[in-house]
Amino acid sequence: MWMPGDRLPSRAQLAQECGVTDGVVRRAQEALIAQGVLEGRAGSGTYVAQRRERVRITRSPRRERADGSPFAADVAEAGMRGTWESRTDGMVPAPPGIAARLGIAEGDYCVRTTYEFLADDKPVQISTSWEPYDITAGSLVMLPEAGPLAGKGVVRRMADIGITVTRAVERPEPGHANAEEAHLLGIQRGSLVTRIQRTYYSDDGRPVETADIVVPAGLGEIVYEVPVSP
Amino acid sequence: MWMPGDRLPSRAQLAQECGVTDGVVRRAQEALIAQGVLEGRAGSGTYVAQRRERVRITRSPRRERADGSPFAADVAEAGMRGTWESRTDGMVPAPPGIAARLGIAEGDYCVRTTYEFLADDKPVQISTSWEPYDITAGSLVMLPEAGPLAGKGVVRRMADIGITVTRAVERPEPGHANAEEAHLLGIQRGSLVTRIQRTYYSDDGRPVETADIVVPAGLGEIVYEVPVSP
DNA sequence: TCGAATTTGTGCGTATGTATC
DNA sequence: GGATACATACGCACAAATTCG
Repeated sequence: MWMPGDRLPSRAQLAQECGVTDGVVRRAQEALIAQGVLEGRAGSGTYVAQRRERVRITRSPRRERADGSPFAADVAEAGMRGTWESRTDGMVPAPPGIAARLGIAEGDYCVRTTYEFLADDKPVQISTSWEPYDITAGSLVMLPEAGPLAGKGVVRRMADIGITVTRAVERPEPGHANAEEAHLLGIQRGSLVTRIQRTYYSDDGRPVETADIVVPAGLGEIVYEVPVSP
Repeated sequence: MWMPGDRLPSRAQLAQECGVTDGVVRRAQEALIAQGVLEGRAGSGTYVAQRRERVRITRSPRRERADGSPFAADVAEAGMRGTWESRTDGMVPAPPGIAARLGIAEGDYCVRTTYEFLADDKPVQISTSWEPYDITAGSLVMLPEAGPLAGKGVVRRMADIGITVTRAVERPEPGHANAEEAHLLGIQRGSLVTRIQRTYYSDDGRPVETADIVVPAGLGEIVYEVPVSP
């Protein structure tokens, strides 16, 4: 009957047709919006949500070893084109939580980079990455998204300055999208998201990068592949 | 002022004190309940939630290789005592989603086991495990929680019948606790949870077990350790 | 360009159901 | 069984955003 992209009749109209108040219609729509079936646009109307294919985001030893960007590989497997926009701030004092994760003192300088990852030009995930300033200071890879190794990923960049990254630790947490995240990701405020705290460690056990990653449940499917050694 | 376990004044009382209606108090309490700060008990009152330590649930090649129960190891690291209750149904027809994950036909028989995992006798996670009936039929390890290898984990049990498990694939998804999950886990309905679809594969690529695991955000901290091979 | 009409979003208040003591 | 307290559903008013003449 209604197709993706169609606009539904207004709440007042639906309420009159069904013989209920507009409050009932609103709550019914809210439930469907939370499930991702409908999409509300303030001042405009309520629409049938576009069906978007979820991008499978894979974490495995194999994927980490790959040479290019892990995200680009994920999107390519879905037959789409992966791109991203980024902004780097060179010397930002570490907030408490980040400092603890990086094993540095609060206020120590970091290189902070914010990302917005796109699949076929539509946002799929956002992230904020932090690296201790003193690790990359003065090297060609200090700015993650500039220079010859731009977009090659943390592992490859660190290797270039003689640091061997041996493991990543990821901590996924469920949550709801706040207003800013909803705006950046083009989703509804309050939608289900997974927030991942990821930290890369070098072979001597030192944290060399940590990131906060936000993946909306409706846009990404997170897959961890854990090998079982005999 | 108020300590964990204390009962707050009733909504009507708080409403009168603050000069608002009880609806306002209710919504304020709902927000705090969602954050796990308060706990509402129908017919009884609203209480300050007990502070519960989160159990770190680790997934890594090292942990999978361990001989005992992975859960027991997780809980032991937190200095607590890990136990579990289980119930096994011997011949259950596979529902569509499970059949797809196990690579069998819909309706093929499975061994289904439901678990409730406890740390110091308090629930931490629940799960439902499915194994194709024909894999373990007639062997000593057909019932996961009976016999000599009870509680030793899927990898060890499969090894006993000559099946080498080489990898686990986990897919964590954010969600809200339904009424049944909330009851089993002793949490509030609608609380944030992570639902994990886990599947174990043998060396020939065949799925040998799949499980739906529910971890409340307030009770468990899920950690994936991904090695980065050079 | 601006303002009025329309539509969704947010907050509040009330009534009823249900569990507990 | 009655009183009390939380849970759920409903209705209403206003604010914010959008649209369009």
